[in-house]
Amino acid sequence: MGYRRGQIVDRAIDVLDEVGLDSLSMRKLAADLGVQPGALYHHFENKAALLAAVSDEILRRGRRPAEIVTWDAELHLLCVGLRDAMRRHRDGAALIAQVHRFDAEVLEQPLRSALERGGADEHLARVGARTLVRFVLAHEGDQDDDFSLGLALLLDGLRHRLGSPA
Amino acid sequence: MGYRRGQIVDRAIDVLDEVGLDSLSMRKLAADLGVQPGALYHHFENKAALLAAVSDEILRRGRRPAEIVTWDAELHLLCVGLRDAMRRHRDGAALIAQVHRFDAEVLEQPLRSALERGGADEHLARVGARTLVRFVLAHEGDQDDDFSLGLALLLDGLRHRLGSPA
DNA sequence: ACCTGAACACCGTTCAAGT
DNA sequence: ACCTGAACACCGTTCAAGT
Repeated sequence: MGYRRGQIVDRAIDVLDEVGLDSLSMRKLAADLGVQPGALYHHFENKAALLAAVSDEILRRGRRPAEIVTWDAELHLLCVGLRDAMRRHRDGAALIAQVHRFDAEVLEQPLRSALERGGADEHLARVGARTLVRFVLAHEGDQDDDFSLGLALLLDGLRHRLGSPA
Repeated sequence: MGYRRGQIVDRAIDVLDEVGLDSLSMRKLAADLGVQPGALYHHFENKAALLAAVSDEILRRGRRPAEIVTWDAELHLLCVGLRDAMRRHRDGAALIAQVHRFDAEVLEQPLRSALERGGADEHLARVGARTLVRFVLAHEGDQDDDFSLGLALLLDGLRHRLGSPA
């Protein structure tokens, strides 16, 4: 069980881009693959698992090498990187938000590290990371300058707490 | 057309609390009302319109009289009020977020007024209001102290921009 | 390991027709 | 004004059986 998984995920991403998240059904995907709906359940336990794999792949494709910068510049890079990754596909933000609705650990962890490097205690690092991730997920549709200002607002708040120069 | 609308919305809220947003279907609601599914379409154009009416009613029930306070205290009150309203019902935040996904004007307007009273220009008021609303919607499940810290972060950022005492 | 065929238990929505 | 009855075009999921 497994070598077709990758192909199915790739195709699911294509279908997503064509029809959007609401119309990405197991049946439509199966038809697109030239296969019966039930066949997909040989590779994924259910639709949620399939969507989780799609989300992973979208994030993996968007991953870029770490750079050596200050903690707040790193936060900025991580947020912009996440925004870019999800904007590469139709309904990308909605999909990623849905998949990570009850556990965004994977998304938050890199941000938390950067915050701790900046001197944040455990609580501030956790809340700061979560707030930033949700900010990015929620502002998919915004103009770039709206996004920038909102992000700057949050980073100002964090710098203020961490006693950095404004 | 109309006098039953209110009763249908009230019942929909009860069903929401019982079964959650994912299981709140037109068919289940109709069954609960002792009516055929098609009958609901005499009162609402579609499911989205029904959910919008449910969201409105939840927000209406949560509305509290305005108090005379500083602009940042008002922002705090508005955010906490929104949080409380949506937490009174199962999946309240998910419902309100879904309904206002492409137009959160109603939710943002009071916050924008408060920000403008605090001296924000049009851009900052718009982005600040939007960021705060989405923050509240995204943090339904959080502990109160996580919510408080995240909100404080944002308010710090806004005070910083508006030159208030930290 | 992978897929078919066929079913089960659901959806949202429409619409002629009834009261 | 409000509702029924019945249909249409979909869903996700399961599972014996085939290769």
